Amino acid sequence: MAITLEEIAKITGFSASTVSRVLTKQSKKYRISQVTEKVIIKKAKELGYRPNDLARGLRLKKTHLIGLMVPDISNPFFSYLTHIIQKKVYMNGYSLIVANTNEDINTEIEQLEIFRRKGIDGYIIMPVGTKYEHLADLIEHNKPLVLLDRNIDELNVNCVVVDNYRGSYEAIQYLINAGHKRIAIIQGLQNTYTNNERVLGYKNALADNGIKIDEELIVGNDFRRENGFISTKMLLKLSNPPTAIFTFSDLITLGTLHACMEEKINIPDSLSVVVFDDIDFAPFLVTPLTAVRQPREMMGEVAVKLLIDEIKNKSQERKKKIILEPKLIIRKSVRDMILGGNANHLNTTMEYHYD
Amino acid sequence: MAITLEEIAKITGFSASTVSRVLTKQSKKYRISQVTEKVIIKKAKELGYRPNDLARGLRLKKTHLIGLMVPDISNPFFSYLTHIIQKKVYMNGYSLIVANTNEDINTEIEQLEIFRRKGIDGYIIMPVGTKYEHLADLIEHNKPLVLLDRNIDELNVNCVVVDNYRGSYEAIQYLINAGHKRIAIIQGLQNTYTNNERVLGYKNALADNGIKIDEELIVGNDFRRENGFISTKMLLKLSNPPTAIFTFSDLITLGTLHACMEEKINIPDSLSVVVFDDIDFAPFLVTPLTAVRQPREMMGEVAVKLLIDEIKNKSQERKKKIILEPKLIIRKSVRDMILGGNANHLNTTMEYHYD
DNA sequence: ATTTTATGCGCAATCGTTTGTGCAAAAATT
DNA sequence: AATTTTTGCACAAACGATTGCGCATAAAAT
Repeated sequence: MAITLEEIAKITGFSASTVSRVLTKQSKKYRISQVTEKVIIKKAKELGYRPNDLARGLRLKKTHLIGLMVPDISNPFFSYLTHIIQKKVYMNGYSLIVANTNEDINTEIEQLEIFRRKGIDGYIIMPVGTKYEHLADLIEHNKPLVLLDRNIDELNVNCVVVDNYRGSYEAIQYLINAGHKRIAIIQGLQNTYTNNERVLGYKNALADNGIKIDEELIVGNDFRRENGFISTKMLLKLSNPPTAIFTFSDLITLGTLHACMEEKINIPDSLSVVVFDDIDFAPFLVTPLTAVRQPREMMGEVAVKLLIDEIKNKSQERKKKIILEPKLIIRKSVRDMILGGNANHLNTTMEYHYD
Repeated sequence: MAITLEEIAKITGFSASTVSRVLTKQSKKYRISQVTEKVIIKKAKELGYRPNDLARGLRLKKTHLIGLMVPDISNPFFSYLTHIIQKKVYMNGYSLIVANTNEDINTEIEQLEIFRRKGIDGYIIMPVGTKYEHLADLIEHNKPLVLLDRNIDELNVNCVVVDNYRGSYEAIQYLINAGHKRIAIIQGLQNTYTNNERVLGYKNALADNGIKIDEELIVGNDFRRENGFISTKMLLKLSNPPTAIFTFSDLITLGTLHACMEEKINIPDSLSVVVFDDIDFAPFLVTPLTAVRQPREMMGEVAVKLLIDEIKNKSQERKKKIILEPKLIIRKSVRDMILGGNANHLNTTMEYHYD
């Protein structure tokens, strides 16, 4: 159907190899005369020649395809990352294949299998959990790979994450400084890297401040909206409910807000809220939310850079672990339990920021 | 590197063709004995054979790749569509390549060119504008294509859009019913299908109600946040400012809210706002926004279904144009200029909805 | 016992590129 | 005029899979 090298060869009277060399700009290297070059280029344009990347990929073992695996593209945080990655990848001459694992390890494995059949040049993966044989196999076969947002310690691999532990710790510290003692968290999917780090940050912050950990206040099981909704309702119904909630994703936050609205809970008067992941709309909400903001564009950009480097540099002595810092954005969703009123005058040890 | 048919053939003592036939489940058709079948399958599993889709695609002229072109993935509306499409495409055994055109026609053309080299089986495109030679060429070459969100009338092509004209018309009618006469719109990118339809709905609604069109109140030039911000500021500074603003995208809305906050404009007391595209956070904003909601999942699902049908059915006598209906979600961002107070008791001719 | 039919599988071409090697003819050198 | 060098290009193999055709051998039919 489409026009091939062979056809151009027939028409111009040269061989396919000559046509190929001309069109891949290797005329000098292979001593093709300028006249021939002109003729071939002209004809190729005229016929609208378009190289077949399948054939090329087969021969060259390069597809200029990058595979991205994200847990949930409908989550604004991930979709924003996807956006950045798409942009950067394209700027480097690659195209992006995206897969959604839906936070399911089997889907992740299956999708990776499909990716590998396609001869993808490099992978950016935000792994679901802690199972990693499929990833280890990828590494063994020397496929360029960078882990994003979530690391797997056992793997010697390039990765870029944010300091989830610190983000969580500081958020909790901020709440404690505001006089809160009963602080709940609504977790995301357990046994993911991010979740583990955030839980740890929470626990250590409490411990360091001499507050006993109440397992009743640790709820939730995935990063979705419904989880936020249900978990918040449960927390509110506790005999001794929390005075503050720390949510682990923007989608969870949505559910929490929804639940608070239904229960006619005023934030921060009746309940303080701090959220992980800053949302574009956060400043315009009934109560502007105090949030841990992750450096999203930086994450995406660095991940792509690392990957492209690895693709080009095949050597890659040692893998790099990039850890980026989050930022606590203080707005108006935390109540000062000591002085009363809003706690947005309080500071943290973290670089902070108002807007 | 990876294990091939040929290697399995060598090891088992059969030919590559036999191995191929077994592994593609054509043993009966080609009368391969069950013993042979067993042996080959066992060995293939053992060696972790993974077919090379490049070679297969080259031979079969099928890649199981779907190409998606979106104007701006960071826009929640589009990222949600992307999510749905990814899911559906995967359920049908395809993988998704996504390109971001950035609302730039040249990028669209360039990206399409790249897609075509990759032997993609079908395309879902949300075109930037009204230039369509590259799309016409795609159709001429019988490549399965569906246009999404934005149609191009000149093209005989499958498409799924929502009735933007009606969505806009009804939103404006609602504002008029609430007593508004100076109604501004903040447009998106001009000469896109959606924008044209929405502007037309606006103008006709005004005309049908005997309100003169004031060009001063038609502002804006793209779907982004900055546009919303700047355009709102401009509108507010008019000597005779509007009493209501209709924004054309969720990102524009963000900018409008931002501007209103800076200018200390209360919604709806000082300014009524209706927005196109419903936002997850809309109910929780300082003022819950009255919005035209588009049936996003339906759009994505129908688009994929149409495409897969076209891929399978190559015949395709006549193309289908699917028009979905939007819904006006009435919340609290419109003031009743006649009775005062909120206009959320008012009805429209459209199917309406509270939440 | 011969012919026919069925069974089981391999050969080789093909998809569209790229690239190492080699061979004429032209140009330069002696 | 004979030899060497340079110029310009073609041949063919390779990448990994699929598939029409055909060829043995075995089983069935006569």
